[in-house]
Formats: sequence, structure tokens, C-alpha cells
Amino acid sequence: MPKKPTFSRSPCPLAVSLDILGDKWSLIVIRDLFRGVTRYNDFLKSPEGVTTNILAERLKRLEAHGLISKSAYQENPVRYDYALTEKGRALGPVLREIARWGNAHYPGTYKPPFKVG
Amino acid sequence: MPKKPTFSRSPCPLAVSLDILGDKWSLIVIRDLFRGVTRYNDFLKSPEGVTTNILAERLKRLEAHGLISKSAYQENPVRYDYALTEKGRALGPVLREIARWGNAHYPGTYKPPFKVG
DNA sequence: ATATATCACTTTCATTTTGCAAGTTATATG
DNA sequence: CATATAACTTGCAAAATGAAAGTGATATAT
Repeated sequence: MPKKPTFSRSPCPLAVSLDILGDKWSLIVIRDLFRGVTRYNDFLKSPEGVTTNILAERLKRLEAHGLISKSAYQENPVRYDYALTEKGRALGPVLREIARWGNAHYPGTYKPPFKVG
Repeated sequence: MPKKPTFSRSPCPLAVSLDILGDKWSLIVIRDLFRGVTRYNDFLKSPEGVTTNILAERLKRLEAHGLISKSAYQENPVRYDYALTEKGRALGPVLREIARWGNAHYPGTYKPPFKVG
């Protein structure tokens, strides 16, 4: 029988989404993937300055939740490219609206130069 | 002279917004305000079960950032109603897109029965 | 009058998460 | 051989969170 989804806090779509995305780094990683970043070291170069342990943990979490996937781009040693899944790409409108709100209320923030969604 | 805005992490509108909203509770409080909740005890009744210390701290933070305001609805002892400011109401589209994403990817989450934005 | 209840918090303390720095493994380059 | 690069992991201190109890003012019930 199909497993019934269990909701950590409530069946509210906002609460369920925040359980996955509600922190200061997950959406920054998603943003970078939209920008075209695919490799560990390049995520580290973003101006927000995520630390190595947090980045590694977030990449694992986002993969576990099906928002991103990784594929080896070389063997010996094996190294990975990260990419958005459909589910991750579907966050485009969320990023767009958050950025729009930030632009409207925090003068000096830049307009995203990349297409999101 | 006008104070130049200082950005904690970067001038990215997403990063700046996440510095304010990037946690598991702030947007839940904003959602409840959209639903019509205005008082401390009623926020506590939401199914996510925010604790008293976290709720009090978030209400202060959101007020400090200008997303909500409070007004006394009685004296002796003075008690407050909380309300969204324009800046807070402007988060409607953000809530809507997050809820839409949650609905699309987590079957069983309910469709928000209240108008947002 | 005394006891219980409600509202809006605050305080305490244990657990969890974060941030910072350094270390690791495998290969490539000078 | 020494340094560099990529992708992490580990250790530890500091900050944030969660659970529970306490506080102060007033209202209501017995």
C-alpha cells in the first residue's frame, strides 16, 4: 500500500515547504544552480560565503528531498556536477517573488541578472 | 546624509530577504496574519505549535524589520493586536508561490482557504 | 474571600544547528 | 618534492531552538 505522507508540523503547504527550505542557505544554493553553478567549489565562491560543512550538508539534504541531483563528471577521484531536478526548477517563481520583494523593500539590492524559472 | 544600507551577506535581494525571513517560523506568523490572526494566544493555537519564547521573539523581530505593527486593544494590562504593514502584506505573492510549490509537490497538503496578497 | 482561569509574555536549561578553522584524500602541476 | 585543486570531513565554540515552568495583571467561579 502507498505510504501516506507524514507532515512534520502540519499539512499546510507553506509549513511543509519551510521544513525543507526554511533556513538561510538552501535557497541560496538553489539560486546558484539557477545561475549556472554546478560544482562544490563554485558554490563556495558566492559572495554570501557559505562554509564547507554547511554546503556539503545542504547539498545532501536537497538531494535527499529530490530538489537537486548529482552526476559524476570524472572518475579517480569521482567528482560531481549538481543540477536542479524538475522539482527544484519549479522553485523559480518562489525565487522570483522573494527577489522582487527584496528589490522593492531594500534599495541597493541588485536586480537578478539571470533568468529564474 | 542618508544612511547607506549595509547588507549582512551580500546585496542579493534573495540573500537580504532570507536574512529576515529565512527560518521555519517567520513566514508561518505572516501566514497567520493573512488568515486574520491578530493576537498572541491565537498564533499559539496554529497547528504547527510554535512555542511561546519563539513566537515572542519573532513578533519583535518582524516588528523591528517593519513587516508587522502592534496596537493596544486594551489598557490595564495593555495588550496588543498585531497587523501586517504594507511591507508585510507585500509578501502575499511569496506566500502564494511557496504554497503553490508545496501543493504541487506534496500531495495531501491543503489548498490555502484564505486569500493571500 | 479564595481558587482557578486567561492573556501575554519571560526565564531557565538542555538539545540542536551554525560558523570557523583545520584536516583528509586523490590527483595534477611546477 | 612541494604546492595546488577539488570535494569533502572533523572538532569545537557560539548561537538558535524547543520544552517547560514561572510571572503579573485582571476576570470569573465557588
